[in-house]
Order: sequence, then structure tokens, then C-alpha cells
Amino acid sequence: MDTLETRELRYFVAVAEELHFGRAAERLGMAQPPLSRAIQQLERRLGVCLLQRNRRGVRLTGAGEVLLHEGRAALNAIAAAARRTRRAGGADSPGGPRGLLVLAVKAAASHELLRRLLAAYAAEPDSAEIEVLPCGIREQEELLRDGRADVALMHTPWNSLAGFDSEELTTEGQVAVLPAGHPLAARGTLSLADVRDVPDLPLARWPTRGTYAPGPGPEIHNQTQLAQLIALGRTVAVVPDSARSWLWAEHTAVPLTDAPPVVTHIAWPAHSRSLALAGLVRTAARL
Amino acid sequence: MDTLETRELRYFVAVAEELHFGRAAERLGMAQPPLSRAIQQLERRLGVCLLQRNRRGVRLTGAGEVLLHEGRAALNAIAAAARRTRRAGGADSPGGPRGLLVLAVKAAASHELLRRLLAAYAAEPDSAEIEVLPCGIREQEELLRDGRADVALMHTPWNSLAGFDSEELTTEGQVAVLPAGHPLAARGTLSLADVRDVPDLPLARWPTRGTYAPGPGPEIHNQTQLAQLIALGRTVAVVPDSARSWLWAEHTAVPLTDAPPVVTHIAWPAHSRSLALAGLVRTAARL
DNA sequence: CGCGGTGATACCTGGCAGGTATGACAGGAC
DNA sequence: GTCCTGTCATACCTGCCAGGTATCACCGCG
Repeated sequence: MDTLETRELRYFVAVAEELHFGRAAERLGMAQPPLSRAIQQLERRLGVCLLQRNRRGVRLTGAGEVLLHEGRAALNAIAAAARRTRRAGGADSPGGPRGLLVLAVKAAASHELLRRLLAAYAAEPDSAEIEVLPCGIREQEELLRDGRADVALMHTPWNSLAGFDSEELTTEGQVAVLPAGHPLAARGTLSLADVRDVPDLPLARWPTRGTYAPGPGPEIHNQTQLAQLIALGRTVAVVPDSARSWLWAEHTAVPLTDAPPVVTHIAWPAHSRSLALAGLVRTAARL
Repeated sequence: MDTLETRELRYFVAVAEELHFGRAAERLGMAQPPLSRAIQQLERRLGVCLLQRNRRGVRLTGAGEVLLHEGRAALNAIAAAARRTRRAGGADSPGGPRGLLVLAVKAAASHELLRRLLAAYAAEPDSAEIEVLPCGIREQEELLRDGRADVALMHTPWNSLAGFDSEELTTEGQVAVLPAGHPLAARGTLSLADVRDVPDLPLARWPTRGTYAPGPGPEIHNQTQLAQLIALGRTVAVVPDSARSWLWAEHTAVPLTDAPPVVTHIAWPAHSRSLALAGLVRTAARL
């Protein structure tokens, strides 16, 4: 009587995202009428109006917004339960894998730290196997939430640690990456203002939540592209010190005096209680 | 094909907790055979063995343990979605409540801070209604997780903030609460060692996760009981400074020099994004 | 060797999820 | 006004599956 079925959550989230019963039904691989009925039934069971069916289209009510957020979180938790259970399966069978941890890392970030962590953990007794899953920085949080990953190396201020348990690992400064021949490349240190005010080298722009801030610099989609544009003398970028590991010969990194420090954390879903994870975190904290 | 139904999660959690199909079925209000079948089906769908059916009883496998943990979290998320949606319902109807926030507080803790917070928030424009839900300190986290509460006042080091977003509010010292006539009550300050070493006043013992640590002091179940035992000269307790608000005339509070400080936070589920909650947090941070 | 207690199997049935066909209604073109 | 179109809701049917009852297979124990 008061327990939501995952089917209903899936249906509602689809409708709330599409704001269109027909398209939502198509996305769900079903016909539109049963979907309409299911949503009505959900509204009756909750005793709440979720959607404002106006002539021409659908809008979310306040309660609908709440269910969209909370429902997404619940669906993530359900998917995580299924994935983590599957991953743990077979760990009992003697001779089988003793456990597998999926570690989400932003591609090419903290390369040296990661190398040392993997080596140190592999040397531990009873260590589990670690699968390294390179991904985008925004993706990490989603991967942890929906169970595709178990643990992640995160970097403030870019990642948000809200909702996760975490342990601080290292702090590093940031550097400006310039084309090797540029006059500024000869300086020993720079300030953010120096970098922002170079007229011939507009600061590269990264997407924040899918959109680019306005500005003169080029829009960057991946690191290779950035590296090339810097090498060509078209842009300059501010990156953490450890990013030196992927610089080209044609790049020069100059330390910045006033850039915010970058802190690397190891983070995991707050409720996790696996031995393998605890071992990895302990190893990381001792590095 | 790979999506867990909440029904299956409920069933599995019941069986995993009871470790007995018959009792689990009874708890679920159903017959035992369909429950057995549902669990088998779940195991087949996940491709994982969850339970070790021995002669005489059932045991969890590793994968079963994982599903028990993750499944509980998922069920909490689902219950939270339903409850918060219901609570948000009707907030659209003009004239209806503009919103209701449920605030979980440990009974009698941070009394003055709470009073000021409620007053300051009520004075804000567009403030929602606040329902204060007094509860035990361990309960708070569960209430936030399953949606019975939206926000809580938590106290480190007793509460864990893992999994929540939070804002630090105040830090306070701790005091020893003694019977008024006791020799130690005349002292201006005390150390933890002083309090622990009084032979005639054994330190009161609080339950930690339902069990009591061994020791000579009385086992405390609630604050009233503690207050009475102190007044009777049977025990001594270490409590935060703000607990002075519930002391009796026959009590004397003496500051402790070396007790760990108590930090009060306002905490909420990390993914929450409601305007009313944001307003309350902003008000609290400005106090 | 029964007996009690366990989970598994066999079989049946009612409800409900989902499909198809169609209605109701609003807007736009003219 | 009168179509036509795009939307969501309703009506009705059907097949599947969740759940019930009866029973089995197994084991430990007095």
C-alpha cells in the first residue's frame, strides 16, 4: 500500500525527464496507455499530484520535482545493489577471485600516486584485485552512486565529496602549462592574474556540467586536444602539479603562486563496509 | 532483466535478517513457498548464490552480505522517496502549507541553539514550517536516510557525518555533572582522570550500538534516569556544556579541561536540493 | 524408526501489467 | 466555423506471474 515499486520509479523518472508520455513510453519500450495508467495509479497511491497535465504538454509539480530527485537516487541505489552483489558473487567459491574493487579515476590524473597506490596495495596480504576505471571527473560521483565503481580518487575543488566517506591523501599546487617558447615560460613562478592577462594566449575553457562559460579561449573536450592546442601556442591552461606526467616536450609548466591547492582524496560510498575496501583505504592513507 | 524489484529486495532482506524462510514469510505476511521461489528466482537473475542452505537453517554468502547492506540502503532510499514526495504534496495548492521540513534532534541536546535557530528561521521571509522530531542520537542518521526527517542537528564525535552534507555550527567543551554536595563539585575545573578515579562515583555507562561497555557504573537508558542517579549521589557523567539546560538544582557542572570538544553540525542528505532546506541551513550558518 | 522442523516442488488461480483501439480535447491553419 | 494533428485518457481484452494450498525430500533426534 505504501511501497513504491522500482517499475513505477523508472516510469515516473522517464516521464519526468521527457515531459511527454509518448516519448517516455517509447524510451521504456512500451505503449503509451499503460504508462499513463501507471503514473495515475502512482499519484493515487501517493495521494499526491505529480504532473500538471496542461493542454499541450506536461509540467512537474513541486512534489514531482521531489520524486524526480529522490527517485533517481533510489534507482541508483537499486542499480548499485544489483551490480555490487553480482560483483561479489563467486568470491566464495574456493579458487575464484577473492574480490574485485573497481576504482574510478579521472583519466591521467594523479598518475604517480595511483601507480604507488596500486603497487603498495598489491603487496598487501589478502589484497583484492583492483580494476582501474578511467572516466571523466563528473562521472566519478555517478559511478560510485550507481555501483559501477566501489571507490574513487577525487580532487577538490572539482569533485564534491558530499555523500561520500573519504580520506585525504595529498595536497599539491597548480601550474600554468604554456607553449615552451612563450616569454612567460621563462619565468620561475606566475600568478593567476599573469596567466589571465596574456592577450595572445586566451585561457582554455572546460565544460562545467556540460556547458562552457563565455570567454575568448577555445572550448576543450579532452586532454589530448588541450595538449595539442597548448603546443600550437593557441592557449594556456591551469592544471594540478601532478599533471606534469602527461605534458609534451613542447610544453612548459610554471608554478602558480596563488592558485587554489588541489587536494586528492580517496572516496567511497558512506555505507560501504567491505574488508577489501577498508584495506585499500588503509594502504592509501599510509602512502 | 537486470533490474531488481523492491518486492524482491524486501523479501531478501527479510530472509537475510531472519535466516529462516518460515519466519521471514510470516513477517512478510505471506506463505513460505512463494518466498522460497522468489529468492531462488532472484539468485538466478543475479547469477549469484546468496544463501547457503544447509541442513538445519540458512547462512549468508559473501554476495548475500553485500546484498543485505546495499539492499537495505536501497529500500531506505525508496522509502525516503515516497515519504518526501508525500510531504511535498499539496505544497502547490494555494493556501496550503508552503512546505514542511522535519528536523531531527537528539532529545534535549543543543536546546538553546535550537531555540535560536527556530526563531531566526521563522523570521525569514518564505520560511517553511519546521517540525521538530526528538529522537535518540543513533536514530537521527536512520531518519535522514529513510526520509522520515529532512535535516538534523548532529554532534560529533557521537554522530557520524558520513553520507551527509553538513555545515559546522558551534563547538563546546564538556562538563562533569556531579551531585551538588560532592567534594569535587567545589573545584573550578577537572580533568577526565579526576572524574574516572572517584571511587564513590563510578562513571555512568551509555549504550553504544545497543550494548554496554563493562564497568562499575550504572547502565543508563535515558536522561531522566541519569539525572536522578546523579542527584542521588550514585554516579557522575560527562556531557556537553549545553546540557546545563536540563540540569537539576541538586547538580553541579564542572568544566573538564581535557575532554574532546563537541561540535554541533546541521546535516542533511547529500543530494537534497530543496529551497526550504537551503534557507534553513543558511540561517543556521549565520547564527 | 517415527516425529518435528526445515526448505523445495507441483499445481492452480486471480489480479494486474501490458497491448490495441478509440475517445476527448485543445490548438492551429484556412 | 471545420478540418487536421498532436496530446493524454479511457475501455476492454489477454497472458503472465505472484501467491496460495498440498505435498515432498531431507535431516537430526528422542
